[in-house]
Amino acid sequence: MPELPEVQVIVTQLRDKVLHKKIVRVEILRTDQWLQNDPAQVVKILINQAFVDIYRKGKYIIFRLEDGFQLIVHLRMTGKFCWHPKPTRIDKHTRTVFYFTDGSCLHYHDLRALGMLILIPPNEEIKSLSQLGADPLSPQFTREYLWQKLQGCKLELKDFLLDQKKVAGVGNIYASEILFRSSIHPQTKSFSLSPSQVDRLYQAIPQVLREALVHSGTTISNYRNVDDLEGEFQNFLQVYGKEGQPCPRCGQVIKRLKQKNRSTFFCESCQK
DNA sequence: AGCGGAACCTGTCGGC
DNA sequence: TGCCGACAGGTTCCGC
Repeated sequence: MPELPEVQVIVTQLRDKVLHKKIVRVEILRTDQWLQNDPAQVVKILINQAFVDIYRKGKYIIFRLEDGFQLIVHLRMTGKFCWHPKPTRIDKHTRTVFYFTDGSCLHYHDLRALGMLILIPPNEEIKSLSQLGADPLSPQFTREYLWQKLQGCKLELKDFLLDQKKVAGVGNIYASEILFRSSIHPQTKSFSLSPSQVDRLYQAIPQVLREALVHSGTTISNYRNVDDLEGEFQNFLQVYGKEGQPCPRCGQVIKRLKQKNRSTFFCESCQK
């Protein structure tokens, strides 16, 4: 479900809603998404603590606790957080609820249950987080960095963009949008980009993500923010989900292809 | 080392 | 109406 802009929206709201509020109760309704063996241990660690920092790395959300423990959450396809000022009925797909001393609560909701929650001790990291590439909205993401990652990479460019070890935070929707904006064919081999293509790609990645962020992310079906509101960027998509419709730039029909079993949308005449 | 494809889950939609 | 396959914003695992 959520890619970098959506996760950023969620993190910003979570900071506003739950930062520094003491947790009084945790209700785990479905245990298998917690990677710990023992959910009772999870509850024991969380109770009587507050989140002292909440931030994002790629699509991961990290909640830092007072004692240094970290709650790492990945929403995968359908995970979402929903905040309520008062206790609210538990939905069929509500997986875990955090209750705070001010009477508010935070529901972790996940229809497909592919999301992941893990509590890790102070100063530990998980492998997938430590392997993450540069965040495109951070100063680490330079043209030189991107060029280095593209060198020697045999992946088709669409698959390069989805590889979180290369660039952290791009997902299937924004990959198509970024390639369209860059005017590059999705099946171009990463290592073979010309200098001007690298320039265009380097510009397009943060531009597309920032614009999506300004419009509160993209809601195709499931995505909602912490207040259960939809994003608006679906109204500004140029190619994603537009198979058979005219290209906004040249009018040719938008095509769809499968790469690594996932759909890519593009314009054959604009993207060479 | 790195690749493609299946697996993980649940729901929706379109075709027959 | 019912069944079946395809597909969904993501990552990880497995076998080559």
